[in-house]
Amino acid sequence: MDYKKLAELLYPNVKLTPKDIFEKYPPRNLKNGEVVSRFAPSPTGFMHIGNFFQMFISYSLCKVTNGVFFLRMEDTDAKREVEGARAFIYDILNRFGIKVDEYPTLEGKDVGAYGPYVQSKRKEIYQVFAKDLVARGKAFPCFCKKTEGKEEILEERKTKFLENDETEYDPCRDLSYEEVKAHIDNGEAFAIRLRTKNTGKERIVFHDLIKGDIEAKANAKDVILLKSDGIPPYPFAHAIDDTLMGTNVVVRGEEYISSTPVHLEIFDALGFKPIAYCHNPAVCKIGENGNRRKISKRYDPEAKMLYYFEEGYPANAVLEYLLNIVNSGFEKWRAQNPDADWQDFRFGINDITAVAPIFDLAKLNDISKNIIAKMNAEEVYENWLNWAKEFKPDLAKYLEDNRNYAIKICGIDRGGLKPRKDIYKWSMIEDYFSYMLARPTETEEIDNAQYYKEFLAEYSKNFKLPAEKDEWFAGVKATAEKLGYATDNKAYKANPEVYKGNTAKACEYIRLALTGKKNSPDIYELMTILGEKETKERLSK
RNA sequence: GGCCUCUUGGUCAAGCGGCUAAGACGCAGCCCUCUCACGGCUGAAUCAGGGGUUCGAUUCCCCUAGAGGCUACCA
Repeated sequence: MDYKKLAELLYPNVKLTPKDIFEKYPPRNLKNGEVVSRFAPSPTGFMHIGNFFQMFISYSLCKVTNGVFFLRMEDTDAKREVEGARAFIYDILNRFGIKVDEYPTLEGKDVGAYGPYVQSKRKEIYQVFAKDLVARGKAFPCFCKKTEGKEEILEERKTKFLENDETEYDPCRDLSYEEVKAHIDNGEAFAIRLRTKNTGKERIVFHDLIKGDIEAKANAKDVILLKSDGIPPYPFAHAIDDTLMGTNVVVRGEEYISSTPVHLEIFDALGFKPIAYCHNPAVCKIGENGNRRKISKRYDPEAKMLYYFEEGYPANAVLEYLLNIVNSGFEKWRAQNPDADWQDFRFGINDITAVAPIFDLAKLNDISKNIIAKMNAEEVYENWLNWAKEFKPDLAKYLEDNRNYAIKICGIDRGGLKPRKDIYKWSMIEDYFSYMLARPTETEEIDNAQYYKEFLAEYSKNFKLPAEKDEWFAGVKATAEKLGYATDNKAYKANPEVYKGNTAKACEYIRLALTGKKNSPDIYELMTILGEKETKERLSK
């Protein structure tokens, strides 16, 4: 069989050779240990935390080694592309402050010397390599009817693998030149398949940066290299793009481990050097049946990256939470470097967890609380306002119209050595401090309505807001004592029936009148913010 | 069915042949205190099971079980 002649028959218009292509993609000039990695999303929907997690590991690896992090749009499956998905990818990256060194712009330009960074624009490149493979007898044209849809495949799986057939040679692998020519003359489209050199008995070992050496059955299938539309499916595109673009660490989800032997055989057929792999685990949740399952957009709102912005989590909180999953050493580092930027945290590739982590919202909240607790009132206000502008315009208007007052609210119990740590997302502030934004409309249960009224009547009479907290508290005590409340707690505990209550009870009544709630920050601080007039009106209403 | 990966408290995990098996979140209790929060202290809670190897296994090997993934002209 004259493979060269076959290759010419298939691709008469492809004149370039792999050598020509490689001249356009010179090796990167890297210093020792610099990682070149990429984020290679498909524009098929809204960004999932699994993609983001993978991207983040990749990014972090590049970052800590001062390497290159680039973005490649994997749009080889036009059928699955979703409108607006490309812009969304950039939007999320921006929101998190993730900087990409090389990327395709939305307008179709390339930033970086190793483009195009969009796979659908690389058709010619793939064909050059496909033609070369055919010319060397390592690939062949296939005229089989293509399989459509997932349902058929799932159906097929029920019976297909029962026999444990070791090989899957394609019927077209041995077509003669004349037969191929007949198909071509007939105007039939063809796919290109790899002519596997294996028989299904071979074993291979490859190294994974997270999992270590993995031994597996070598590929023995004539896999598709180019679909009949001339576009490659993932494996072939991966081999060519990552080689040309100089990727030296591929970070991808662990679902790719199983297909790595295929990729390795493609690299081998192409004559490429393999690239180091880093297969990261999927982010999981505990399902209804108590089992670990991949976090999913359908059931878990937190699977969508936009969720965190809708809820108003600081981007850093999400990033730090993820970092904490990637490597728990982060937590220790954070404790030692409370004010450092998370980007200064250094970790090795070997430190990445091999276990699929279960997403823990409580932990995220905790991290977020700590981050927000470090902010001053203005920062909290700005963040809250920015969140509101995007997700709650009415509130945003209020915040802008009442800027100084809102900043005071944001400053409640803030800035001291022991700041409050109860706000973990911007969306919760409005409800949390609802009584500061408007008079409370509901009051929690009052245990003794008569005492409550009596106390407030007395306390609000001639109410003046003292300049000092101590003075204020003394005033509360004085009123309480006058009405028969215990101001000495030990005395109260010894004989509770003698008193109407204690100072705490008196404060509870004030708090209830002021906020409608039994729990709130320091009463005096609230009064100071509300002002004497408003405070008095609430007390005597 | 086959192949691959994973398995330390509820969650994230440290551990790399000898420890009372760290720490964080969460939970419970106590202290502080005008309540909540913060902070401090205390506590409950983990090596999936079974075989080996070894003087000694959470750690090394094998088996079993469970969970997850792949088995497309999807990525």
